[in-house]
Amino acid sequence: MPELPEVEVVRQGLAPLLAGRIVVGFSRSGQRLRAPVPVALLQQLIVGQQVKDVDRRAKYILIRMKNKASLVIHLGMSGRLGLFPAARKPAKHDHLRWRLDNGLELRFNDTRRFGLVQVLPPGPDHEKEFFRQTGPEPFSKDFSAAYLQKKAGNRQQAIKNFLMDSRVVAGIGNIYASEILFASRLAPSAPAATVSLDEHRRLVKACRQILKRAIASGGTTIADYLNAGGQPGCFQLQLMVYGREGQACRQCKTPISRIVLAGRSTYFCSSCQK
DNA sequence: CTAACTCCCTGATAGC
DNA sequence: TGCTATCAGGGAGTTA
Repeated sequence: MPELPEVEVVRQGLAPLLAGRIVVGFSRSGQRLRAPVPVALLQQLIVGQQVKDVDRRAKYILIRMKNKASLVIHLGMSGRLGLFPAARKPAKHDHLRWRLDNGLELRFNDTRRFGLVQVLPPGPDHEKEFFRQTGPEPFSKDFSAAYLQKKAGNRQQAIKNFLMDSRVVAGIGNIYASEILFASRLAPSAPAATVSLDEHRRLVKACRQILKRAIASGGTTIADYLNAGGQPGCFQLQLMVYGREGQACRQCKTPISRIVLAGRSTYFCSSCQK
């Protein structure tokens, strides 16, 4: 599923196509997503409004309208957003469709329905409240080695799960957590509290480097992910450990290990990562 | 409080 | 071929 890089690539694709457009109507499949679709708010605050710009926070896409309301979309595990001619027959699992003033339709397709669509009414407090628990963006100044070490405190949780905690830092999921730890030369199971300040420095640097490279490669496509134009990403070709159990480490040839941490597959090189 | 487990859902794949 | 079990990029709620 989409982690920060994939969501950012979708945002970059949608922004120029949506900015300035007016939403003239909306239809739905009737299926619920992670939460019920807020139909009344969509009708009241999104339909009839012009799109100002498209932003991203954590793994959420924010479509900001000129009336100061925002359409918030989370892609879950299998969500896709794309623009299609309104006359084209909807595909299977197209759950929401917003018709635009240029004959196109923004469509949200989500096989597994772990996605989320919410409307934030005008006013800064709603967005603030929505992201109250969300940690800093990896590219922000607030995300630093000192911050990480303070946040880790006495936590015995594995550093990999710590990195995937959206309250610690936004946007890192299961693929990039393994990749970031490989780039940081840190074992994924190390308790967060045992990570030194210098190792936190490596983590911050690796987070930014890996996420930046993944965005530049259009994201990682394992099974479902496609960008707003329906194209897959190609960062999967550069993965060092994720999904490579038993294959030779690209640095030292040691077979890549797979363990399960908090129910998630975790990949690492037992020789390069200590 | 912390951290792991369970569940939401569909579909691909492996094994029998 | 067809059945069943397992697994998948997220995250909220529950449990110990």
